[in-house]
Amino acid sequence: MILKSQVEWALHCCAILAGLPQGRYLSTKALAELHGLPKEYLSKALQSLSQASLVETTLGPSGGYRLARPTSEINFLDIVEAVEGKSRTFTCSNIRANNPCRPKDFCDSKPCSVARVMWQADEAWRNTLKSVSLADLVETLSEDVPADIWKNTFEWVLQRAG
Amino acid sequence: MILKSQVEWALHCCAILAGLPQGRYLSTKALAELHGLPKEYLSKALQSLSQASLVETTLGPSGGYRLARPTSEINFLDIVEAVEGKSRTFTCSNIRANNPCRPKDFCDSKPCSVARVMWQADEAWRNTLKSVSLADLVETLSEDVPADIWKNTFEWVLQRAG
DNA sequence: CTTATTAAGGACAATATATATCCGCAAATG
DNA sequence: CATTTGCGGATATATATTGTCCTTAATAAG
Ligand code: FES
Ligand code: FES
Repeated sequence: MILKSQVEWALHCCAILAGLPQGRYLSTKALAELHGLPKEYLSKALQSLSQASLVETTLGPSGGYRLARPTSEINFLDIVEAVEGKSRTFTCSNIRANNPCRPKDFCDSKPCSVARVMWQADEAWRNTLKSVSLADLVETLSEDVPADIWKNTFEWVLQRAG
Repeated sequence: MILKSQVEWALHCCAILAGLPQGRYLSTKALAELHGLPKEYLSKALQSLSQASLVETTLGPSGGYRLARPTSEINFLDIVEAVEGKSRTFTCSNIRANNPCRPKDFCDSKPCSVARVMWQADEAWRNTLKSVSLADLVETLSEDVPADIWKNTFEWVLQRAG
């Protein structure tokens, strides 16, 4: 089990969009070039963000993407779920029902104990992701990334932002 | 991203092995029949458990598997990792290094902030799985599964246990 | 108005992973 | 010896991921 590489892409793109001045857009082309990613395929990830209403788009030259909400109101889980889907990482195929000792018409009242534990772990994962907002990420990044690289990057971005 | 179905299989098989009397073995054939699973493929999952030293095996007629440790000393994470591997669910391909504004010889001192959050969530998932032992599972199961089915199942199992 | 640029999305191909089967080997049992 | 078992390798199939290509409609700039 492994998350799609698009998750890393989407999170980094959102981090860049989070640093964009109010009202400006950034295109797939710029985001792909900045991160060294295949433009067409990155586009699919951005479309997922769009469908999840995390970003807004506009067409034409100087078009592209911007965040649809303040950075404090978008969290990691929003982005991960937009790309990975919202289904749980553990799926129970109800193999307990194959037990030959069970009456054939027996109907379980609860989900299986095994599945409940797995889903509890899934919830812990989700809760952690939910607890970190894009605003938190930008703050951490601006501490971690050397000031000159950070500055140069956003100059580079602003030159290309519509 | 989705866990292999073998995870569900392995957990249920361990739950059965946990109910086995001291020193008895149960074969792949019996475990496959009990859960309605393809014997050959289930065998791969059990081999994973064996390689992780969670179970002991013996060959020949009346051979099969038994737990290698007391049920209180085997947890969900042990079993899940045996089947899924121990690598993290999020892999960072270091796309930040592709930023054209970075000096080419620049070397990051820390893992990326994005990855750190994802790994933190991964840890939360693992910690939850680690906190539930096979002993806990058996206790919950024996409460959830109707007493007669539970009893019949272990009669069925004991008839086949070597 | 015309042209260039953009997001959106459908079709498709390549690759990787998960699922499944089959076979031969060596150990254990009786 | 004959049978049963776990183990590992080889292989096949199905599904998911990754990636490309193309068309369409909207938008901005000249
Ligand atoms: S039957 Fe699916 S987890 Fe128990
Ligand atoms: S570079 Fe991999 S998560 Fe940031």
